[in-house]
Amino acid sequence: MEEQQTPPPQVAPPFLVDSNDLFAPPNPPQTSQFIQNPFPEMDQNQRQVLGNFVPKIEEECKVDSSRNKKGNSGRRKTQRFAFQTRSEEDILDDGYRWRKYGQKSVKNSSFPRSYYRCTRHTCTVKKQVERLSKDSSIVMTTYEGTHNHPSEKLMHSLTPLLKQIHFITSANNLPL
DNA sequence: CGGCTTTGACCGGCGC
DNA sequence: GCGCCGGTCAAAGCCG
Repeated sequence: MEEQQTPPPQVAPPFLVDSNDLFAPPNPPQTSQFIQNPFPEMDQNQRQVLGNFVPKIEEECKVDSSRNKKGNSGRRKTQRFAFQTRSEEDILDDGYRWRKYGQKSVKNSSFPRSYYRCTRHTCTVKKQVERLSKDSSIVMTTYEGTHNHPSEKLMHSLTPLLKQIHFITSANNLPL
């Protein structure tokens, strides 16, 4: 049972967002406005997949005491933001690999909520996926925490480019 | 066989 | 204190 504190930010993950920058003040709470797309790179690549992007904040930072089984010093603040997408698929391909660790039916919702964790052992990011009962075509995704590693998919797609850059730079350094 | 999902049990917070 | 509820665990099963 590894007890990990929130790691300090090392590599800026592509999806790192500050909820305070993203969303308008919650006034009224349920209709706070979305300011910025948390997935800018999705605009080009995945807009067709996602359909209409319907982002909406649910809450900002939250004191997380969920995994505080013993003692009372395990409280930590986590970044948390939610957005909605109009999609047939429950699981959005955001470039990271997720492992499902639970599913619960929640009150006032006719669809179950799924719980996912990032598969990287060093990464503690979690997300919840839930389909809205009032509009089943909309999927609410809630991210908690920030990735401390780049997206595998992004790195995979960048590998040829990086190789090419490496080749060019090494060629430029060749003595004449 | 490793990685992932499923699913019931379990746990802690919170309101009454 | 008790019960409800949301979040997590972990064993079993599935699948490529």
